[in-house]
Amino acid sequence: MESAVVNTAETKDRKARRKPESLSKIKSAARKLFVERGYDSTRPQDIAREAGLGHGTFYLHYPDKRACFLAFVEEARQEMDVHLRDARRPGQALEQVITATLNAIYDYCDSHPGVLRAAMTDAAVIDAGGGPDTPLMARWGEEWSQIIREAAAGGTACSSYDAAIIGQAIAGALHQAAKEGARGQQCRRALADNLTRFLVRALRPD
Amino acid sequence: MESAVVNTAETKDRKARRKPESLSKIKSAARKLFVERGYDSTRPQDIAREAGLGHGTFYLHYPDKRACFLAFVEEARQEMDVHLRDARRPGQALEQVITATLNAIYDYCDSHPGVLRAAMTDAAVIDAGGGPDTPLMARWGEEWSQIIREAAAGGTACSSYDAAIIGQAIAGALHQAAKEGARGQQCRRALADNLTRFLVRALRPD
Amino acid sequence: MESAVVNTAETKDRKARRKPESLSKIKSAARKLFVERGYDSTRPQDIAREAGLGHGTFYLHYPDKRACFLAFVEEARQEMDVHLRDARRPGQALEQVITATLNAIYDYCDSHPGVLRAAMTDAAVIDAGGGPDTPLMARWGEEWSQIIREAAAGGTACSSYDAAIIGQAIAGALHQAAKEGARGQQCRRALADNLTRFLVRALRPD
Amino acid sequence: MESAVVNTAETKDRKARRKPESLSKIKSAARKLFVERGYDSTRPQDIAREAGLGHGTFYLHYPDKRACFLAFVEEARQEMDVHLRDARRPGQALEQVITATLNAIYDYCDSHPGVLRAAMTDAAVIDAGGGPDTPLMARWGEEWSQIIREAAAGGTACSSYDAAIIGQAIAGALHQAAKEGARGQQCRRALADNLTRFLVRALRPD
DNA sequence: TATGAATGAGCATTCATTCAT
DNA sequence: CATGAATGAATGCTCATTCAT
Repeated sequence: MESAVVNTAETKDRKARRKPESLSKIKSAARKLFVERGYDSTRPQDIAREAGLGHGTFYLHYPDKRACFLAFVEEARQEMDVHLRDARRPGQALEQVITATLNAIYDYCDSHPGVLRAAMTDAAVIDAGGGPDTPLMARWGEEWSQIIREAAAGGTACSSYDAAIIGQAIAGALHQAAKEGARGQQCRRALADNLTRFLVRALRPD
Repeated sequence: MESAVVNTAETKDRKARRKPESLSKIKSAARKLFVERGYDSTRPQDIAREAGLGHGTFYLHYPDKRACFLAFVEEARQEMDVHLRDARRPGQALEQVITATLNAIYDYCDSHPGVLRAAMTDAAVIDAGGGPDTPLMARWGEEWSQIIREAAAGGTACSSYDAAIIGQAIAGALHQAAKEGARGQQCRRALADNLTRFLVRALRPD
Repeated sequence: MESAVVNTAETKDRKARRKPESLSKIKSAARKLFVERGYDSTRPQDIAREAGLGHGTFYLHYPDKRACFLAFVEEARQEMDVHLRDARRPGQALEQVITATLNAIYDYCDSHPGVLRAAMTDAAVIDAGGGPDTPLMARWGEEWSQIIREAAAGGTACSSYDAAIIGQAIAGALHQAAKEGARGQQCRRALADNLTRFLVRALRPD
Repeated sequence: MESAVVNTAETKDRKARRKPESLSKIKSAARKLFVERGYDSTRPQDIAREAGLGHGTFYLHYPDKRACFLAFVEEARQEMDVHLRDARRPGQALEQVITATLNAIYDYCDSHPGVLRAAMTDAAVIDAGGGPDTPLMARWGEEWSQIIREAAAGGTACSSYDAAIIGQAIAGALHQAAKEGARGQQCRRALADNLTRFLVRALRPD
């Protein structure tokens, strides 16, 4: 009797969850392969196979390869967002915001190796005619713009900059330094330390 | 008999001239198409046709498409190099170096629209498994590193930075700011002005 | 408890009724879609969805897509048959039979737009290797053969024709004239009038 | 010496003909397969293989499968046209025109079995969204319209018909009679004889 | 009886590269 | 040195059908 109830419950659960189950398999398989091989070298078929599913199942969840990649990027962006929000405390001075942010970024990179690299694949690689959304870099540039605007308003950052420009510049600086720092096996501490000082000086109020 | 002689003479002449001739046709056709359509959408066949030559001729000059693109990138890099060298004067203070460099870059972009964008195509797009050479961005990062090292040695830049890191950061900052600046139709003057001040402050000796 | 009883009652009721219910839903959904989109562009899934049922339900009623289409065709044929029977009166002279038949056909086309067109889809489209039943056109050809035979026997039609051949010819003539008449926006009256005179003359006894 | 000359000649010839050579291989392979298997069951790959060529070669000659089929249809139409023109003599009376035409059609069907059947594949099978040209049947209907108009003008056919309608009807009649005649193994003579009489009577001037 | 997630064979098409001339 | 016809591996995607629930 009880088992019947349990069974029913299980059944309902399964019914409700079955789709999401295969979706999440596809999702993580896609993430794994996009990270390991990149967008171009990952076929929908590979993703499905990696997930232990048939080819067609992929198209049950995404209309095409591009949509799957975009979903992966969005997921990474949101994870990163949460990570950053957790790292920042309201009322922090600019220097602390910068330190906290850089540390959060490098933490994320350490714990999710390759994910950001993959997620930042140039839009040109993905699009086949369609218009893309704002790339990850540009979004982060805008977030920095916002930080600068607020700091400038609060008097903790130089207010004579065009925040839109400098925000993008900062995003670019962090990205490229990390990218080539990774190449040169520069240790993460040096990276965080140098960039923090660099930005703090550059943004310090007059 | 006579025809044989003529033929030989012609042949020699042609041999001496034709290869370079057709090479340069291929080169500029490739440049044009890579800039207009990007790497992926440009087929060797298109390049040859644009050059007014047969498809096979392409492979007389380049072992494959990738090599052709890399040659295009290298050419752009060298042009840019010359441009930068012309802009800088020995003995300039760091601020002047920065101003001169930024102006040179934006000049180049104005006079060669699209070339840098195309040349900086992500390595992931080009490689199909093989390892690439140092990307353009990394090289420019290194050049900035060198500038910083020299300025630090001369006492016109803060010497407590790791030049390797900061050099890359600067290259990244310029690139991303220009890329998104272009999106936002930001005028080039504001770009150059903001970035110059940003870098000057960040690098100013203690 | 009560609910159980109700449930059971409902279930029985449903059991008895549901199959026909869902079958007729499938039937009319199929008809709608075959008419609107044609055979190739209609998926069993679309039919089930249009019927407000699950995909699998389709296969509860038809072994495959082909069978479903064939059933649609058969239904149309029978409707048409009834329509024709209603139009004809025993003892009519050939001319009257022809007039009545043509009018009945055009009536049906007007009141069921697209149905005949869809139902007459070439056998080649439907079969994937298997052998089809007699196509609609051939059946109608045979019916005309019969009409001719009877008229010839009754002395109201020329008896020197091979009825099998001429029957098919008539069916073909009506079909093609209607098809292209539709293209040219020819009005139905002209069509009926011309074809009636044409057939009457052709079949008139010597 | 001589061989050299011959060689050169051959070489030129080959160069000039190589493309057309593979084109004609593709053409006849396509014709063979379209006739044997129909449009849907014939893959570009099969055509190329049948022609003894690589898959890609197909796309050197036709932009897609549809274009290849349309070319096949057009070729058949032109062959038939020539056949009909050869059969008709200027100044023939309507009855003779009809007899000659029917004989020409059945001749063609005998000597090119299956070709017309394949070529008349319904437009719905071929199109995938694009607009087709006038189908074969409609064209032949128009030709019959013309014949009728001329005969009516010359007083050898009833002039009270709408030639556009009756032309299509005749084309349909011939098609369907032949199609089902073929099924029933009706001998061609009976077909031609019955249809000729049928048409002659129907068209005879008042 | 009803469901709908899962399947995977099958298809049209592309394009970097080769090689006979 | 130059050609361009030929190649075929590779890809993204569809859809009729099955089957566990």
